[in-house]
Amino acid sequence: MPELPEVETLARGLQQTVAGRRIVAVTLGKTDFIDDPAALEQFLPGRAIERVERFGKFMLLRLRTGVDSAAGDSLLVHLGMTGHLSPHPAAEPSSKHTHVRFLLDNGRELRYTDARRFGRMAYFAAEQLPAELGRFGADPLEITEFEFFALLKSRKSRIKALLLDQSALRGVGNIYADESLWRARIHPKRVAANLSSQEAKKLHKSLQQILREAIALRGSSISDFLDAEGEPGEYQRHHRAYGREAEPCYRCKTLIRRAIVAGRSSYFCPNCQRPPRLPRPAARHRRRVTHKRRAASQ
DNA sequence: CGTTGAACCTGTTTGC
DNA sequence: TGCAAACAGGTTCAAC
Repeated sequence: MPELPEVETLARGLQQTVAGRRIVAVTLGKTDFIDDPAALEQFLPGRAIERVERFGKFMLLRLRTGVDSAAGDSLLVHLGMTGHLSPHPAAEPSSKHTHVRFLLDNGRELRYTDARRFGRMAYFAAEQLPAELGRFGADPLEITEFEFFALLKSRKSRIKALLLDQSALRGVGNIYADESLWRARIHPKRVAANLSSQEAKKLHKSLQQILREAIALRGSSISDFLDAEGEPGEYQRHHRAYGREAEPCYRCKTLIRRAIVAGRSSYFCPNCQRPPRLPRPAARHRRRVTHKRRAASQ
């Protein structure tokens, strides 16, 4: 569910609804996705949520200090594939897979729900936070064209793998990687370092445009993403590649194809997005029968 | 360095 | 209808 636009949408919503509220009590269910469950119970009650930010695909709940305790302690929340975080009336029955409940001082409860528990929750003291955040790459909305080109040049991985690599760029996931590549007309299997400066420039622009457009429409709701008010996003209506296997390309009518790239389903137009010349080094055991090179087929 | 596949866990959709 | 397989917005790790 959650990539940069969805997390941004949720962070903005929570900033409006829970920022300034004090956490009265913490109730935990299953905790295998929490770094240190006891720390939540120990340090959160009594603290107020100063503000809610997005960092890559993480939500960062900045905690206000009590009296003289260190400022800047934070709760890091990653939604994984199926995570949800939203306020509910405290009296409302919890839905299935609700694993964390933060009772607030206004009669509401901020609840974390996650069927698959691929998400992550962790309390970080201010001193430890920079090291944790430092593991991630540039924010795709802030990276400059020049930095982006340099990043591509430094990697010999496929462009799709690079876009998904959170240590290179933080926040891009499967949907927006495919949408950006489609808009920039770049095949997901292209080697990043082989993109021309013009292609890199186009991809940089496409990526930022798409993320901004998606944020403006409050993200993509494929099956279940809901913002802090329980509303679905609208950007799924604008998808041009993701999830459109066998449907006509919006530019050229060629049928969109699906292939596994970087271990993920990847959707692209085989006509608009030309494959790399030598898709893969030929397998060693294959007979070298290619006196004439055949056109790459994918 | 990079890639692939499996694992983590549950739910939903698809195919026979 | 029933059951199994495939698939899902993510991340991590072993093996190659």
